[in-house]
Amino acid sequence: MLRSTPTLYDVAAKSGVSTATVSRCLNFPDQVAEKTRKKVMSVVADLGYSPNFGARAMASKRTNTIGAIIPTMENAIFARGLEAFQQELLASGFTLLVASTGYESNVEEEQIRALVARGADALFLIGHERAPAIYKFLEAQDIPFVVTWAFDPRETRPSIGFNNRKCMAALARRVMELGHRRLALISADVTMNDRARERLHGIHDAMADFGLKPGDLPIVDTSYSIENGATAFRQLMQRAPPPTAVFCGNDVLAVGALRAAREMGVDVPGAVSITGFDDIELAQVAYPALTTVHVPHREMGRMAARILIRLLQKGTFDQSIELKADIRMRDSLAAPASPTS
Amino acid sequence: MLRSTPTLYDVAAKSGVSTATVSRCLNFPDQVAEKTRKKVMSVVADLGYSPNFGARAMASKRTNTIGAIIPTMENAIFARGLEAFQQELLASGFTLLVASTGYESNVEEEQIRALVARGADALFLIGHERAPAIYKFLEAQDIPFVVTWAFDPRETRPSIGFNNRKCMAALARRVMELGHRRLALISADVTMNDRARERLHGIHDAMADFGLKPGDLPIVDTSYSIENGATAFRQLMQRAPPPTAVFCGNDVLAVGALRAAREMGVDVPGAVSITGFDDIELAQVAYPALTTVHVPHREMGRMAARILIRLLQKGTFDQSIELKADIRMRDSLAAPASPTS
DNA sequence: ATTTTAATTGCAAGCCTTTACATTATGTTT
DNA sequence: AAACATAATGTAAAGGCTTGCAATTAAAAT
Repeated sequence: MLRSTPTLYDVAAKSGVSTATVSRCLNFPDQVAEKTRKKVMSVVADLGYSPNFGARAMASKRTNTIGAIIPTMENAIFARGLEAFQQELLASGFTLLVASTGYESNVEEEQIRALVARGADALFLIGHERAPAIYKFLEAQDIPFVVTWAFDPRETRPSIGFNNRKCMAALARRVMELGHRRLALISADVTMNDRARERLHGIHDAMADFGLKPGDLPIVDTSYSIENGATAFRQLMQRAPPPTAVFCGNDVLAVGALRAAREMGVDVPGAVSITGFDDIELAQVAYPALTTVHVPHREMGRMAARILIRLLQKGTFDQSIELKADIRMRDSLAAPASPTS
Repeated sequence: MLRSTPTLYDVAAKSGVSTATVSRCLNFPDQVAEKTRKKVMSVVADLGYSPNFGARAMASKRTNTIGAIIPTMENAIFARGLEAFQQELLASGFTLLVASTGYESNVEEEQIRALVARGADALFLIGHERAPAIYKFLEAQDIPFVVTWAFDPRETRPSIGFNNRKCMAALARRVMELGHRRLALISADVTMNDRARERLHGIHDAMADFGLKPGDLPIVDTSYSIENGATAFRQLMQRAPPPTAVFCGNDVLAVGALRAAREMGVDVPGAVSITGFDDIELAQVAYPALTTVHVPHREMGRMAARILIRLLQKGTFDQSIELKADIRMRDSLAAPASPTS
């Protein structure tokens, strides 16, 4: 015979105080005399009381829940960023709601609405680019958010991230300084993906410095997976002449490219150099170890949490923060066998 | 001048119907005449209305939110299981709350209580072992849950997973069939971690078949990280004589062991074989590719979602489900150079 | 001992939806 | 055209907690 779950009234009755006092014991323990508090808390434990979330949310107008919408947890870079984010939230008493989009912008829109409807007090988003209607919706609902994974000086909304364009440009310059001129890129579709697009622009920027034109960069568009990275690499290597350096939009693609190279008997970095982006564990463990751009996922997650908490508590944020994402030189990048132009 | 976010009353007033009708438009559209529905929906869009979650939760007594408590998202195996879980939830209109524990059982307890307090209708848990008080709490709160990552015929609670003991025993038998007798294990602390403990028991089971005693298996306890795997491996290889096969509690440790072996100039699998558990991407990408046990994370996540949804909707579950976790033979395991006893 | 100040506690309104039940409109059958 | 069945809509209560304000009690000051 299961009697219904205990309420604040049950606790109040059993401990001989008012519901207000019980509520304060739970939310502002130092406003209650120690003796009272102890009594109440023991009753709470005794009854196995847990506050009713709906009632609490309704009365206090917040849920202490923050939503994160990411492309996928299958890519460790997001999973790890999220882990850091949630740990920081935990420390401040917030809980994390998670949704993933599979890199689909319409799914992202659904998920944003879903998390808001689910009571998210604030939102963690990845990248700036999304339909204006979504930003309007967030404003109408008065939901603070922070954009991560991208720092773009042209954007004004609260964000924390690194400059995708600048970082990729820096990497591309290193590649060209080593003598590479026949370049290629394996990238995700850049439509509705500002990170991928900025990375592409970064390569173009660097190419311009070396007298190359955007058209000199063959590109294979594909979605992020090891398998697709391998396929795309094979495709690129069939060109005549083949590229001497292949940029990859992220480490997952790059690891696929590495695998394909091994399978094809193409020496890396002897015959072709390969670079990634993210610096997940895969990059260090891959053979040869992958030259890539290290994304400061942990700090990004942590600071994103702080920004949101501040936004919720004070209603202000100082300014968008740019983090450094530095290049990790490893074994998959070296000078081409015989410099070509 | 920000007027407060619109409520059901605003929508009702503006569309000239009662709140009940608006509510039905949102929740049971086919109970409302098409004309009315269209009118109401346009007002909803117009006002940017989104139902207040707390009020909804309170009135309907559910949140359509399911909580998952995992050790860490930094290990891809959990992140991926979670991704599958959340996708399945999404398809049924549920949202995912996530908390991680860092493998700390007291943190896990906190997180379980926190997610329940945050309105989780049901819970996704990993492993059976936790303080009895927690199970009592869940019962008192009438929160259904499913235990994943472990199938143990002795346990009666709803669960979906694989038999950690049996799987590890199978792997250990393969290792011994190849001739290995000097074994060692790098494992997480088995206290409050039934998966790790069962895996250890599995090795013991297999050893018994080959006339070895538990004492014949040196163990290094360490927490899961590549770095720790490397350190533990170095420690084990200092024994005289060194082991010819090193089991690792998961792939992350195993990859660390592989790295240490390479750094020490120890040939794998020539001088020593190394095995993992989980079969995350790391295992395939590592060099040499890692022999490991493939954990059916995707199916586990998906089915866990189905079990919970059914538990919520019908209040019943058929029976715990055992999934297969098969061995993936790759390059890090081979017969020892000269069979030893 | 009396007054003043501060710390505790209690009262009760209000938060916004859902939903059982009642009512009205619409359609069908005879 | 009346009687009945069904669909659509409205009414209003309930749900459990927080919090501004008021009342009470304890501590400090005189």
